[in-house]
Amino acid sequence: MKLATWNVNSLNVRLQQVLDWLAANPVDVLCIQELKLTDDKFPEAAFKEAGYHAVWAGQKTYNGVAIVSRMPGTSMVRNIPGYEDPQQRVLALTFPSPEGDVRVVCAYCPNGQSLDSDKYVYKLAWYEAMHKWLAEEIKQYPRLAVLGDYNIAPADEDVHNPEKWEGQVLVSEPERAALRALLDLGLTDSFRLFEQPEKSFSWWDYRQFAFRRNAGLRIDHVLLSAPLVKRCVACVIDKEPRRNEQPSDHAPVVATLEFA
DNA sequence: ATGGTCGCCATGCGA
Repeated sequence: MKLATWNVNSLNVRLQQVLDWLAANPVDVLCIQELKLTDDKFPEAAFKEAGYHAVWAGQKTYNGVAIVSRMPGTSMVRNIPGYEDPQQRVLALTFPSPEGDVRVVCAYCPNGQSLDSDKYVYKLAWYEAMHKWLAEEIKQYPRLAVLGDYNIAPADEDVHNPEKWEGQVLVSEPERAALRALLDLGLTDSFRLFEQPEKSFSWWDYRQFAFRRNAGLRIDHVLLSAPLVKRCVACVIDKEPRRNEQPSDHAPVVATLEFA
């Protein structure tokens, strides 16, 4: 079972790239962030034609998430239950596996903008709500996978230039603590289960030839609960789509699970 | 020190 996450930065612009990527990388589940389109504009037919089911939570201009999958999922949840938020950032679905249900959460975590911004306050409050909800989810679903754009680089090794970035948004200690709190629920950053190339990143700014210089951050993650960690045999960042014409600023991250 | 690129949509704003 292959699970992937990709912030596409507008599905309108990136639809063909997503379809091409799925054709070359036939994953079972793809979590998409930053649709930047309303529900009525979601290209369901294109995914259906490619052999994928889809659920989505869209919004005008900003945010928006979708889960695209080979098999239809069940028990869909849209938004963090009990957390009032007009911003569409969360979708959850359950998929069958040989060992029982796998719960997949697709998350587009807030960016935060800067440490002195209201959006930073919102980011930390959002993470707290996420923490509270995931504490319940993992109880209900022992096989839990939380994929998405976390907008947090967990450690300095996930930052191309830690000295320059120190204390900035996306790497600040309160943000890292918020991410660690999710891990403390019993989730693992699957990327670090395996030996990885040095300077592995999942996002590169569009400016200043950041991708060419590999001036990036690793902010897109696949978190797995313990029963799924046992079945995880790989987690890779696919930099290939970042080389496309008109690329997303993020690369997909793919985790491979092998059930007994 | 400042702004640099995208995508939204038509202007600045968010990332």
